[in-house]
Amino acid sequence: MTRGRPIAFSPDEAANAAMQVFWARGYESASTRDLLEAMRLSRSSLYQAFGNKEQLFLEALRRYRESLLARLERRLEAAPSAMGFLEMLFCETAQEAGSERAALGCLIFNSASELGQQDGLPSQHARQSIVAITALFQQAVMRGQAEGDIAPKRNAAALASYLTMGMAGLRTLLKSGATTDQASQAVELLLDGLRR
Amino acid sequence: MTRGRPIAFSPDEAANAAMQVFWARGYESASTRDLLEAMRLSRSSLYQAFGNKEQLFLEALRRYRESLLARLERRLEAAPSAMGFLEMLFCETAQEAGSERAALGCLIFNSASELGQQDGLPSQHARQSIVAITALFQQAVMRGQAEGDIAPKRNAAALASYLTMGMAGLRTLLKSGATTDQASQAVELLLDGLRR
DNA sequence: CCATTTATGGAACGATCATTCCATAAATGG
DNA sequence: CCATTTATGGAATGATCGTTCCATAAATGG
Repeated sequence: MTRGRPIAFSPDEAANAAMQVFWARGYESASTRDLLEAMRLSRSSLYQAFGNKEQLFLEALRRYRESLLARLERRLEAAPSAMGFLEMLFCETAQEAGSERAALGCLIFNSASELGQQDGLPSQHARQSIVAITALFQQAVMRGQAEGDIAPKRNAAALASYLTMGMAGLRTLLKSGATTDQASQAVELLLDGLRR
Repeated sequence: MTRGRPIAFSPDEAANAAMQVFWARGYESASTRDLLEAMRLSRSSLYQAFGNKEQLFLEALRRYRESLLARLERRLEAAPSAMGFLEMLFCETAQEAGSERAALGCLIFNSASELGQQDGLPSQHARQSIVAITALFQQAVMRGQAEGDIAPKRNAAALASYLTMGMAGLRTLLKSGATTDQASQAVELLLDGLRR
């Protein structure tokens, strides 16, 4: 059925390489040269396989979001308690302070900050990804409330927004060079807000 | 003493116009065309008066920072209580949800997010501006502790980082289209963290 | 092996980027 | 009014942007 020369690269690996570039440089600042070099393919192949820069970004963001959410859902499910999951997540992130990983931040929050309330699909998808993160936090909060670790009187949606705000702020702190102490102390206070 | 033709524009107004452009579009995405149009002067005059784009940005960021800090210090000083000042600040910001003002965000947090841990002066100055904001928060926290409104046992520096994290996160929430309810609920929980 | 189909490398395009330069306009002090 | 100084408008520069196009290489099914 398939005719002609088959592609010589892995679309999967190429998309992941593109994701790394957008993650490190941002949507607009990532040039096609950067992308081609990281993806190790020619201009023709990029446009043939991924359409254009915008579509490539959407694919990269989609992969990042789905990979992140899948990992978080898996960890939440496997965690002895939802509160423990949240503690682990935020404390581990705070521990990244000073590292290259911390300087990268999170592709979703990075993109939301860069693209703001623009009209195009990249901005819309970034914002929708934040909604998805908040939904996952709300799941965790509700389970934590059922388990008795999280204040049951509080509105779960409000606590979820609070956590998204906290993670977004934590990412900004880390990007702007906060120390491990600063980040982990801030996270400790944030997590205290769940208990009472 | 001064000889020759005097400049036909107000350097002060021109710098403020440039600040608006960097605020709305970001450092890299703000083109010299955007800047010239907003500042209403010719290329020659821009380079003559401000050096280049980087120096113009540094001047814009400096103005934004000093104006913001001066306003906040004034409001803190005038406030009946430091806790009241913080409540007012965060609640007012949350109320911006959905507005054009919310979509702009804060030039300092925007720049810190865009420029991350880069080597150049723009990045360094953005990060230093966040340090200055945290210092102001710490002042407010210490006064709030003295006034009995803020948990006296807590480390003031830790609470200050917590507030900077909160404001950074709140700005991200607002940029990504959070509703007034989401933002103000998250802020309420954040402020509760100061009391206990 | 051949005709067909598809991928590939690289040149080329037009647009825009930040910056420089120069001829000219305009205001000055004397 | 003149010589001098500075600001101004706009053209020019070289680089880079995202994208398109085309000739060629490579693999296919028959």
